[in-house]
Amino acid sequence: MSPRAKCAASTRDTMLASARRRFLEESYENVGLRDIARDVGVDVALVGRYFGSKENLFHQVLRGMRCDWLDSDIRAEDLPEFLAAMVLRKEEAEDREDLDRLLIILRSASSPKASELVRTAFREDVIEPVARLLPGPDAERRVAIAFSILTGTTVMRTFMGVGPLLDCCQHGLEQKLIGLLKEALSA
Amino acid sequence: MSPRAKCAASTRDTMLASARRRFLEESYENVGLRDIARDVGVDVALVGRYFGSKENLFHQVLRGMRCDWLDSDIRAEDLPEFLAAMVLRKEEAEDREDLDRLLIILRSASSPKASELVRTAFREDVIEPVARLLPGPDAERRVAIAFSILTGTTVMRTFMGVGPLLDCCQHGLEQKLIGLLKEALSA
DNA sequence: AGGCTATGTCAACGGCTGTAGACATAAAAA
DNA sequence: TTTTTATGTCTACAGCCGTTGACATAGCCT
Repeated sequence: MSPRAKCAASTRDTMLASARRRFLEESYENVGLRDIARDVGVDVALVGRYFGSKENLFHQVLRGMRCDWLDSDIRAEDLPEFLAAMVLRKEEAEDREDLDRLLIILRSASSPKASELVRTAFREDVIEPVARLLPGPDAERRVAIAFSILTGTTVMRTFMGVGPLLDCCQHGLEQKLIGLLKEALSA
Repeated sequence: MSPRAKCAASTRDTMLASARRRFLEESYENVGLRDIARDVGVDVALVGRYFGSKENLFHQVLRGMRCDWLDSDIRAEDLPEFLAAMVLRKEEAEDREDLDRLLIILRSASSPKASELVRTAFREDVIEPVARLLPGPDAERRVAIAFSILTGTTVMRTFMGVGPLLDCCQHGLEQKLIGLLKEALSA
C-alpha cells in the first residue's frame, strides 16, 4: 500500500462521519463544507479535494449507510414490529443506522440539489428491499403505504416536535403503530 | 383612506401570492426575495420594505392561509373521508388552500430560520382545531397519529415521488387511507 | 543525503443572499 | 403652482457559499 495512505483514508472517513452527523441534523444546503472541515480540524479545500463536490459527498454518505440493513432474514409477519421498533428507536445501539439514513433522506427531501439522490436512495435502499420480503401482489404499493405511516410518524416526532408522539413507548403508541402497519401491509 | 393606498395594498398582496406560490415549491432558504420581486415586477428592496424581513414575510404567508379551514361544522365520523380527500386533492378548486398550507409547512419543516414558525403553525392551525372536533380523551394524540399518516402520504407523493402512490383514487388508495384514519382516530 | 510523493494549507474567485439608506417620481393636497 | 406624501428604484454593503489552483511540509524510497 502507498505511503501515508492510511492517514488519508482515516481523515476521509472522519469527514464522512462528520458529514453524516451534520446531514442528520440539517438539510443539504444548511450543511456547509466549512462546518465539516472544522469538525475534522482541516481546511475546507481538503474536503473539496477528497470528494470532488458537495453533491458527491452527500452521495457517498448515503452510499456508505446502505449496507447492513435488512440482511438478516425477517419473516413478513414480523415486519410491522421490526419497522415500528426502528422508527421508535428501540435498542439504542449506536451502530443501528437504519433510522439515521431515513432521517437524512427526509431532511434533504426538498433540496433541489439533493432531491434526485434522495429519491433514488429511498426507492432502491428502502422501498424495494422491503417489498422483496413481502409476498403477494402489489408489494411495492403496500410497502409505500406502510412507509407513509413510518415517515409521517418520524416527521411529526423529529421535525414538527409534536408533543403527544414524543413519549416513545408509552400510551401504547408502539402497539397502535404496529396495528396500522399490519393493515397497511395487508392486501 | 390615505392616497395611493389601494395600489400599495395591491402590490403587497401580489407579493404575498407570489411568496405563497414559491414557498409551496421550495423550502424557506431556497426561496429568494429577488425571485418574488421578479414575479411582481418590482425591486428587491420593496419586498424588504413592506415585510420587514424574510422571516416575517413567511410568517404572513402562513397567517394569511389559516382562516377558511374547518369552519364548516364537520361531524367527527366524517373526518376520515374529509381529510383523505384533502390530501389526495379531490375537488381541484383553486380556493382550497388546506393542502397548500400543509405543503408549505412540510417544505420548510427543517429550515432553521422557519422551523419555529412552522411548528407552532402546525400545532395551532392544524392539530388543535381538528382535535377540538374530536370527542373522547386523548384527542390530540389521536389527531397527531392521524396526521402522521396524512403528512407521510403527502411526503411520499410530493417530495419522494413514490410512484405507486401517485395515481390518486385508483386501486382503492383513498379507501385504504380512510380505513387507516378511522383506526388512527379511534380510541 | 536527495528526490519524490502523499497530505494538507492558503488565498482568492465569482456568485448569491438578506438588508439598509439615499434617491427619484408621480399623485394628491395646500 | 407649490408642497407634501406615498410608492418605488438604485446602489451598495457585509457575509456566506462551493470551488479552484498554487504553494508548503512531512515522510518514504532509492
